[in-house]
Amino acid sequence: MGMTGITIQEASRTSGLSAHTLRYYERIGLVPEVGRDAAGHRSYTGADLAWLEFLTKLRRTGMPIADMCRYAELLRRGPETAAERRRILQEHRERVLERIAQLNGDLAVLDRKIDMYHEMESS
Amino acid sequence: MGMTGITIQEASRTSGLSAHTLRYYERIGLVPEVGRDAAGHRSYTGADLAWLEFLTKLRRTGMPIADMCRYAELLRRGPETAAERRRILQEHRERVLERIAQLNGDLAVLDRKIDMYHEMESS
DNA sequence: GTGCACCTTCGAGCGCACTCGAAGTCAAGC
DNA sequence: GCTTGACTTCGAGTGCGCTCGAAGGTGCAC
Repeated sequence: MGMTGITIQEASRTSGLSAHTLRYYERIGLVPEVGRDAAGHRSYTGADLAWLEFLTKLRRTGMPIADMCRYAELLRRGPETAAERRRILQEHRERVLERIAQLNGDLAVLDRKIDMYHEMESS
Repeated sequence: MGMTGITIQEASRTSGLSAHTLRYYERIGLVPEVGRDAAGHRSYTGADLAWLEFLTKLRRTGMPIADMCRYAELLRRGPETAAERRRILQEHRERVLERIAQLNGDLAVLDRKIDMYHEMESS
């Protein structure tokens, strides 16, 4: 089983994060130390990529880096932190729901404003 | 008709923006020059507050300050800029829709992850 | 008339999340 | 054996959107 892994450039393309950002995430402890090849270059595994994908979803939904670091650290500490990890995700979920509701509300205002412009133009 | 207006502190409470932010918005041209009372203090009218409310909706939906400034400037230029203003809002609307769709997608992943934790805990 | 609260301008500072660049290492190709 | 190019570490720089603080003015209460 050659778990060879891919280079940082390929991981960048796959994850949508820049190579700079991938190294940054690693040094702040957001991503566990990535394996290295013979030359000392980073070698990203499928598990690394899956974790990065999950992280980008958390980021996109507005979770601060600090909170993601906390989650990552709990994960490293092992299964006894599962309950707290779940709590973090649930609280975040609530914030995302609120965010979506707010966006829908603001979207409605935007739509009304746009309609107003259409009426103005047709009169 | 006493269009007396309210102080910056009251406008801050009403709009949810800090007094510092209100002055900042004014100096970058996001808010047209607010009227002054006898003492030279800002006096916010209903129109000012309505504009601030609209601005906060644009901000909350992720419109960059620079774009809002552009919109504000078009508004100052008069009715012949209405079509372009509508275009700006429509393009923004599209981005908001995408954003909502993405959030819903990410929320689904979050939900699955949370379910996973529940299953872990109940086994 | 003096304390006080609240306002004013102005420019500097901050927090977040990257983003970049310098300087060096290493392996492959010619 | 030398160039090329992608990688490495490290610390400093950037952009955005505020946020703050210093220094001073104004008007009212006592």
